[in-house]
Amino acid sequence: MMGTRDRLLTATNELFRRHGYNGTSLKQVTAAAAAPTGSLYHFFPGGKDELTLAVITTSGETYRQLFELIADAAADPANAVTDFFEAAATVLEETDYIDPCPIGTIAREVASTNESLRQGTDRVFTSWIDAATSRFEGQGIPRDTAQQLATTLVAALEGGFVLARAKRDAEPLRTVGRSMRDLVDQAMETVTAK
Amino acid sequence: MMGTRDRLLTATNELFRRHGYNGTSLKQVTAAAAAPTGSLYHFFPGGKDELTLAVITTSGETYRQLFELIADAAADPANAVTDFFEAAATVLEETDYIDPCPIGTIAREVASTNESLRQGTDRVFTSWIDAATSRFEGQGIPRDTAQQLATTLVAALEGGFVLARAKRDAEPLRTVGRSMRDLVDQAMETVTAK
DNA sequence: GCTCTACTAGAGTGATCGTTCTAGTCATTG
DNA sequence: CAATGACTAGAACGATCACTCTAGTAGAGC
Repeated sequence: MMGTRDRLLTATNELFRRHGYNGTSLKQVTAAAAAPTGSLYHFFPGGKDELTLAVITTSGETYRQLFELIADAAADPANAVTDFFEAAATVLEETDYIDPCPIGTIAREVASTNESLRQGTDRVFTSWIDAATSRFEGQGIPRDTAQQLATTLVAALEGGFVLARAKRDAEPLRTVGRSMRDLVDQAMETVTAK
Repeated sequence: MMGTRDRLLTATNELFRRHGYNGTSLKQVTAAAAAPTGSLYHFFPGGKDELTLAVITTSGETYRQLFELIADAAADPANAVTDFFEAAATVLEETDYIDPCPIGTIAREVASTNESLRQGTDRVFTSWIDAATSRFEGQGIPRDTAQQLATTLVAALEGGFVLARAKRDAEPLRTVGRSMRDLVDQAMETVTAK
């Protein structure tokens, strides 16, 4: 069985994906994790803020690793992109349209009210954009173009989650993925043309 | 002076843009609108849900009109897109990075917990996508391509809000706007080539 | 000038929020 | 075996939540 700290983390992650940051109470968290309140404040003395920051950081890192994994497995950058959006769409369908990513929701909820959490979400997005930028640069795409592409990719992914969840249909995510492939193809053309 | 109903609507809209749906209390709303609780329930007997749905619907319509306005004023579809993202970026900077759009946040907060609000957000996104699709079709872009482009545009916009607010910097929004212009140019090329 | 409806006004409801606190269990270490 | 630190356990706190309720004001229509 998972340790109490990990149970708290995964329970919070899932609750955030369903109800967001403000919509999730610590009572729900302790109930879902089968942990007493005392344990929560033992592992996260800073309370909800510290717990949330831990969820943002760890799940941000998990997604970055997942991205690298998919990128490694793909035949080329364009396929990596489609694969990633396809994977996200499948997760969405298989989980009754729970948000695949808690971070985007939290980011918008706390950006104006909680500076440390805002910075936490920013660090995660930046790490994703940096990871994707490196990949594209490795394919010969110039730094500027690679960065623009990576930023757009992350934005389109987060935006795709919004649309797909509102629609209760993963189609927008796949549609957006197709556009992202077009964008990557376009960028790769200028490289191979050299 | 604005009527009480309108004051409630605009106050709620702004509070949602700062703190989201679950982060906004009705006490904050009545205080900001300088309206008593009784008036809130007089105009919105359904309480917070009905008020929220009204905010979603009215501000969704406002944004659709704004899009049409900018599209009308622009020289061509590509410029319309850049203008729209530029306008969003400017609003963000001038409002201390308050969310330009309350709907995306609400959509993710309530998608799994409030069916009528989820449908409300879906209707708004669909109306935006339909409006953009019509524009692109009017330029000779085939329906399928136009729909894909419009969906990607809305997703990229919402995702751009997430990144820009997390970063407290409008740059990601402008960067994403540039990619969207590339995408529109790409689609227009196949049209004029005919 | 009376009546009726629209609206204002805010105190009060029970429920739930994040957090604190005290008490206790249990394995490890001297 | 005594003692220490890590962790469990949940009752209790004041604050705040969405919402209800009663009372009162004001303007329109007759």
